Amino acid sequence: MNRKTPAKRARVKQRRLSADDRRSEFVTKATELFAEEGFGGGTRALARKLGVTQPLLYRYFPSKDDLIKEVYRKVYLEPLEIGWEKILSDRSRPLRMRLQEFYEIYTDAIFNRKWLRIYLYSGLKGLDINRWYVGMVRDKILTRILRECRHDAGLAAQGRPSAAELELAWVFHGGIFYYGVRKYIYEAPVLEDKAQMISDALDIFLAGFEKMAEVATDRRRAPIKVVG
Amino acid sequence: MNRKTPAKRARVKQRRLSADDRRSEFVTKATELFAEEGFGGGTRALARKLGVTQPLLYRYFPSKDDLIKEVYRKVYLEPLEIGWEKILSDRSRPLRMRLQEFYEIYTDAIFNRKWLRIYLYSGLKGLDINRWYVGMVRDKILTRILRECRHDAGLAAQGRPSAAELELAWVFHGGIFYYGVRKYIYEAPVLEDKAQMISDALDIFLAGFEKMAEVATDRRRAPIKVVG
DNA sequence: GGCCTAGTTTATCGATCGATCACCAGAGAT
DNA sequence: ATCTCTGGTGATCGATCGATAAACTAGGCC
Repeated sequence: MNRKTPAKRARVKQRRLSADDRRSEFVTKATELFAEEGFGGGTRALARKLGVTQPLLYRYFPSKDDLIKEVYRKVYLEPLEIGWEKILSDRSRPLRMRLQEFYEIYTDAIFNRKWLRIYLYSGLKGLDINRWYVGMVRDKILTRILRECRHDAGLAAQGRPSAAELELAWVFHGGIFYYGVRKYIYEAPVLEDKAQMISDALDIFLAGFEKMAEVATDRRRAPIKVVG
Repeated sequence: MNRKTPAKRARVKQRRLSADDRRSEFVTKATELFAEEGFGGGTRALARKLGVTQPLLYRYFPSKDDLIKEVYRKVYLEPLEIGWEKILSDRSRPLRMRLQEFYEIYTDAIFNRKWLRIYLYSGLKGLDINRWYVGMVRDKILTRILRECRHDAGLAAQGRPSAAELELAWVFHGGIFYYGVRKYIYEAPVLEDKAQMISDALDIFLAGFEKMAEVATDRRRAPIKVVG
């Protein structure tokens, strides 16, 4: 048994790709695999998705961990190409409209099964890249939103938002983010009209912020704390 | 080499526990292990945490999956013993106070590393118990909150909340939930005063809801949609 | 004391994991 | 047609996984 050459199981015909193509194909399919299975997904399952054998992976990546890092880079950096700051800071348009547009675009980029699952898996691993992303959201998005809100409400500008204000923005942002989690991770029924969800959430947030701004103004720059 | 009996590595002295104690010890330590490592955590690592050998696990659980199910049951059901409905529905107290108290108690129960991590891991696995929990939050918490808010705002009661209203409550709830994720999963700096965070989030939510209620009342029971 | 039961360990199996090696084969250059 | 470079395969290693069977032992009972 087990003769030398003949009767090798019907090989589908070896198709060759350029090194670059093969490499990026590995990353793409690895993203899909790890999104579903977590980073415990096997290298053999990955190779099967490409229609190649498992050792081929190690022609392109020194180890599985290096492949994973590449997946991180692609997933985290890919949706960041858009000019967010410009949308949020363009004061020639009403704040309400800017926020609506920003969150529609932002959620278009990250609300999909692949992105959200990779993001949560990497968050659970507690990696630096996740901390970096959270810091990016805080500095590039929430801080900017708060600055625009304060300007819109006639409040004085401030270097950095207070911790309480920032927390407020986080709760708002997290609420929208959680919509994606419910839809694509939990696969729970959600309000299908995403733009409507964003619009409603903005109504709540802006109405609440304005009210707090009034109180703060009345009190001549008292802290925004509103005790219940 | 490898003689028969002698020189067996210093056994710490076999300590025997009752079946019940050992079993619950397995579940407790498994919860800790799986919270950190995910459900891919090994049975040998688990045994090491108990100071026993790995096959002992199979005296108490037919398979690792059965142990995992037990962990689910414990984690999901344990924090549900409290009388939530009563707190939310006791109309002799101001709504604001009820909501504040409820969310303080609720987050006391689930805002810890163990619970949140197990919850997210199980959510990523897409298990039925996760769907059940999400449905429970919707029916037992959010629906009730909305009912009380409508009553408080002088709006007519309705059998079930509209999809848009429910979404609103979800965004609010998810925002608070995400505070726990940021703190205990991402380990990001957050506003340390949790009660303050809840209070601020409630200010925003209630102010927004009231404003929408006014609009809805003005329009004589028009849909709550408020277009921006 | 001796015994018996039940909690625990030792040894081990088969599957699967990431990783390495030698070798094969397709396509452009000569 | 042959050479050569390189994308790709087959075989396999050691570690680790969940799980099983048999042997051992602690501790209550007579």
